[in-house]
Amino acid sequence: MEDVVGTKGRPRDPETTRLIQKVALDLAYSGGIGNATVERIAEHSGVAKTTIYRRWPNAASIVMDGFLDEIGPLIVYDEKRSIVTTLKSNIRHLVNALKGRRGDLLRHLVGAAQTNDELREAFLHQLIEPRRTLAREAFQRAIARTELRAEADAEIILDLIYGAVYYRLFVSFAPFHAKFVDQIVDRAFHGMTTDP
Amino acid sequence: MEDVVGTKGRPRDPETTRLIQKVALDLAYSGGIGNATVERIAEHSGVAKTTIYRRWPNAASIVMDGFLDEIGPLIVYDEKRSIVTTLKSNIRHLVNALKGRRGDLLRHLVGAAQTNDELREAFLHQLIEPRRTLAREAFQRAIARTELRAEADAEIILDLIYGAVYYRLFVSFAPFHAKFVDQIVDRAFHGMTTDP
Amino acid sequence: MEDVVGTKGRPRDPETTRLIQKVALDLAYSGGIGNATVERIAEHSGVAKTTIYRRWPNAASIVMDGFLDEIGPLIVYDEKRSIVTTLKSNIRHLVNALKGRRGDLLRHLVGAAQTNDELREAFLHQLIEPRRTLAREAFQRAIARTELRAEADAEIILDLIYGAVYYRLFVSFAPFHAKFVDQIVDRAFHGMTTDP
Amino acid sequence: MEDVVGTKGRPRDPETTRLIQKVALDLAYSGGIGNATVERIAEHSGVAKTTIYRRWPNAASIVMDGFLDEIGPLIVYDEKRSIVTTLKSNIRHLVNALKGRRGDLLRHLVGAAQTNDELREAFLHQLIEPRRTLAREAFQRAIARTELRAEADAEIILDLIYGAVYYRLFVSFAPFHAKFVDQIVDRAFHGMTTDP
DNA sequence: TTTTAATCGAGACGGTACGTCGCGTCTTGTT
DNA sequence: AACAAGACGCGACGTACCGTCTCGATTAAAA
Repeated sequence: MEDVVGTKGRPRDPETTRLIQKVALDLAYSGGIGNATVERIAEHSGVAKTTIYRRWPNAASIVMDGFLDEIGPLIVYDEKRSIVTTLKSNIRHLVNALKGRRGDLLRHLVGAAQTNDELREAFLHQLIEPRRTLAREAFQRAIARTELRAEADAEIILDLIYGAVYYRLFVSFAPFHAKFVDQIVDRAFHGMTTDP
Repeated sequence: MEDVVGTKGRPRDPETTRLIQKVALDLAYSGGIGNATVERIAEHSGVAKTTIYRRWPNAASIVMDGFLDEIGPLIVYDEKRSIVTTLKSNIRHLVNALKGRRGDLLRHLVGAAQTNDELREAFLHQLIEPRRTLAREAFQRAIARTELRAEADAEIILDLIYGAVYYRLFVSFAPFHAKFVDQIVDRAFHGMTTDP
Repeated sequence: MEDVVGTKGRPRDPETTRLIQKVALDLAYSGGIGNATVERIAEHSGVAKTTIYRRWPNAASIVMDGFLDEIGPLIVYDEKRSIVTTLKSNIRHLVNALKGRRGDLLRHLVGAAQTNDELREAFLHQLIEPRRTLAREAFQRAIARTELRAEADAEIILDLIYGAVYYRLFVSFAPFHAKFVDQIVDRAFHGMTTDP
Repeated sequence: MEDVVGTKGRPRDPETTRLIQKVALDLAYSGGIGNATVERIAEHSGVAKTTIYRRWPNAASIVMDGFLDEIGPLIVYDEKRSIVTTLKSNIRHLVNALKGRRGDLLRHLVGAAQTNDELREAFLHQLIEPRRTLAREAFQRAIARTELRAEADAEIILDLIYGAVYYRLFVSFAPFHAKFVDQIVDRAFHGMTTDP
């Protein structure tokens, strides 16, 4: 969604790209996604609107890009001994990353994604699917090594687990308490692991 | 969020209230929530903008009210023999109600609710919480009659079930397949029922 | 423009009439004629809009009525020994009455009268013409007693004198200096009096 | 009050400026100054409201600018043999220019100027003062060449003459008859010229 | 004493216009 | 080409007043 252009003429300044993203993210953090308008980003960064539109189709996309860049490294995927432990660790990172202002911004972004296909694609393909794919593969390995019973349905279990997390964020607007992650993961896997 | 006013002066015309709501909903269904602007609702209904603003603070609230009025009766709560059957029936109604254009509109509304507290309250208190309360009470009765094991945690199980539904709607944008409801409910309750 | 109504039914409260006028005038003095809206007069007086519209056709008319009531007694017409002295005294009263905030309000009212026939009529028939008629009659008496030459044209002389006053007020926005009244009256009458 | 802007960025289209002015003037002539609203000017000209507000602060200012552009050339200043002849010719042009719809529009504009400082300044500095300055200078030359007596006070004489004209227009709402100009000028200058 | 008729307060209502914000596109001159 | 600057058409916002209307509650003279 960026600096891919022809070879002739003056090249786009990557510093400008970064600056736009930073300013957009700052504005969104400080006043909600509605505060990050192209108009304001231009003004606060000293960059012309045309320069912005050359890189992104709308303001929310800039914020989304900035947000994904920021949140990515925070949700470490790190495979543990068992699938349950792996998922618990993984979800815990997710839940921690979404505490406070970052969760609010994600809410705003997902909100905007409901009426904007570009945002939806970005959100889905850059945040949701990659992590789900990793988890799905871990499922297969767990079944292969008979840690999980063969009939364990990754899609259902992952829908339940991720669902519970995002449900609290977007739907019931409830905070995450300390035992939440353990409880949902345990419940979703109940009776599917071969160990006692 | 509406005709709740004092006894003095000329009373608000309830017919006008209904008309505004209907027009708003029609516009939202035909072109997304962005199509339901106060300007357009006024134009299409022959009602003055001031008359609209006297009842609702913004266009999305009108659509939300209309939507909640419409969807309410569709999600029948109807208690069956067992808690599992009750929930399956209940969730099936929900899932059916949210197929097609109604699901899209709910997505838009929940999207808007992420940046608008009034919408969020309406959505939460008029749609989410009443149903959750009914389910919570059914849980207690099921435990009382020893259909459910005493350690069954209603909050966790309901987060998982409702979460999975709304996750598909808002986050993974995946359709509901035929066995989905049975699968998620069974998985969430696994090992918690006393019958075989 | 007021309390003239049928005999049956509840009579209009003359106290209310006075209150409306007072509030309107106060608003106009404190924030210009644009501050005296029917809406605001109603709010500040605790009187209903219908009650106001039953008495006057618009806000400016209320202010005009209040203003004319107030300014009338200030512009004393008081016939002196000679026509020149009479006019000088008369104009001096006018000029004094129009100093400060009263002049500003008259400017606003005459401004509004340019686009509002009702105001124009009120202004003309209640303020301008009565005084002009008195002056015209004084002219005739002055000619009759050979104080003024027979060819003295009252219309021209009065247009010049009154014109100069209102010109400073509405057109050149210049203040009235001490000798102004004497100078314009003397100049307008030059060579028309029979003495010295 | 217009195209006075820096050199940077896309320049304002002067054609658009002229178009706006023309449409505003047409609207004002056909339905009074109240007919020339920014909304209507935008609609009738196909120009966006923002484009209009970028040039003028309100509708009346546009009409004023258009009016001054139009009336300027009509009030020819053309110095004759004597000061009296010069002024008569000058005032005759003014009176002729203000006959009919143009006089009505000026009335509306001056009316609006009573509550709007920007209009007042424009009217004063672009219409009133330049002509008054020319006349004042002609006075000085007439005194220098002993055509006028040295004690002739330009300010008083001009207040009387211009005053009489505008008084008929704004205050007494009386038409200009054929001999009016000669009469007021002769009367105002009476005894001040050195020739018989 | 009961009508009957108008007044009064409150506030709804359809309108018109306001001035502003943000959008995404465009046209300048400069780098 | 990219870039800063800013014009431009557009759509919508939420507000202010307008003058009219519909309520229920007074108030006074006529029946």
